[in-house]
Amino acid sequence: MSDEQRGLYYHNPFHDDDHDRDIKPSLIGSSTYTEQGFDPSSYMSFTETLHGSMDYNSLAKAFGLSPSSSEVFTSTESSTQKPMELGDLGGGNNSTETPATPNSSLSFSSSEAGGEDDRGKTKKEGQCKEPEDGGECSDKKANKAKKKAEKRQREPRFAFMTKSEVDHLEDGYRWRKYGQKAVKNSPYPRSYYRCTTQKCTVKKRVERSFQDPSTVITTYEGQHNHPLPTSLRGSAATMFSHSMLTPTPMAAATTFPQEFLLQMPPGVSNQVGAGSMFPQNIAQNPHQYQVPDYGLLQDMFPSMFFRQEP
DNA sequence: CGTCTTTGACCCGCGC
DNA sequence: GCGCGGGTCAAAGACG
Repeated sequence: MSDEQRGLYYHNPFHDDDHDRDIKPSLIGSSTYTEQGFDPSSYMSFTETLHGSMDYNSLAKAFGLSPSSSEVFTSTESSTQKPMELGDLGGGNNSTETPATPNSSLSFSSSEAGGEDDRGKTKKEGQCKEPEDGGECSDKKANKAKKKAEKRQREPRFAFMTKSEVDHLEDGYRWRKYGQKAVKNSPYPRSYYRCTTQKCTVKKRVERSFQDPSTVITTYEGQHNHPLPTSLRGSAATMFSHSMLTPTPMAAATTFPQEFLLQMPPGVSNQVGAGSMFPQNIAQNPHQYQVPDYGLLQDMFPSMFFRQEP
């Protein structure tokens, strides 16, 4: 890891020094976008990208969703669909496990129009710890039906796998851990983080693949509605921007794709939520992507992309 | 003192 | 209806 990169990590207010070692946040095998070739000039600056109008194609391109990168993937899931189990991403399922190639470090896998936010909200209201005034949470029931109707409105979700010894990877934002749960069939717990910025409802879950303990599975949910924290901009954002402009695809991929992901603009999210764009393209035209390791994708995509209900 | 993590309890959805 | 698992809350403690 370069000094520059290390410097970035050291900006993380949460990390202790131990956590700064051995992060390898590179995209797994990502390289070029064979259809058009890698085009650094097509990359927006990091910040622009994060808040801007980049479409999904650009996103895919920027991430080197390339034929040669079968380990880099994304997916859509319908809003009514059951959330994808992270285990499917490589934790508990051989057929979908991302092969951790020696150089591979990261892949991303899922987006979902989801509503666990609503659920949390619902929960808070539903908890009604003190039914004082005999109100017995009077609005509780009334809200229930309403919530039920809203329930399926989920935040877009994006998961990816990172080869790292660090569970909580620095991505430029400030996160507060609000929970940790043991994961069934896994010795590693899952941690829940929320963006600490006010009014930002972005959450992320971090867990380690028990099949490949060196792989961290991070799931982002929602979109940041604010810029990068100032104190971190000069590091994460700038660096990412730099690397994204590098003519070397792999160099571009060696920084923080997750940062990139978690900032997917609303348009992208909508598209993803609608089950359009990239995944469909692949579904309809797999060969267009000239995936050499298509067998792997076949293993992955069906579970990652196409588990949508009609 | 403010911020963050830890952790047990709780709620909810889902499958049986 | 019950139990299980996932997700969240919130009090308590740690830390700088």
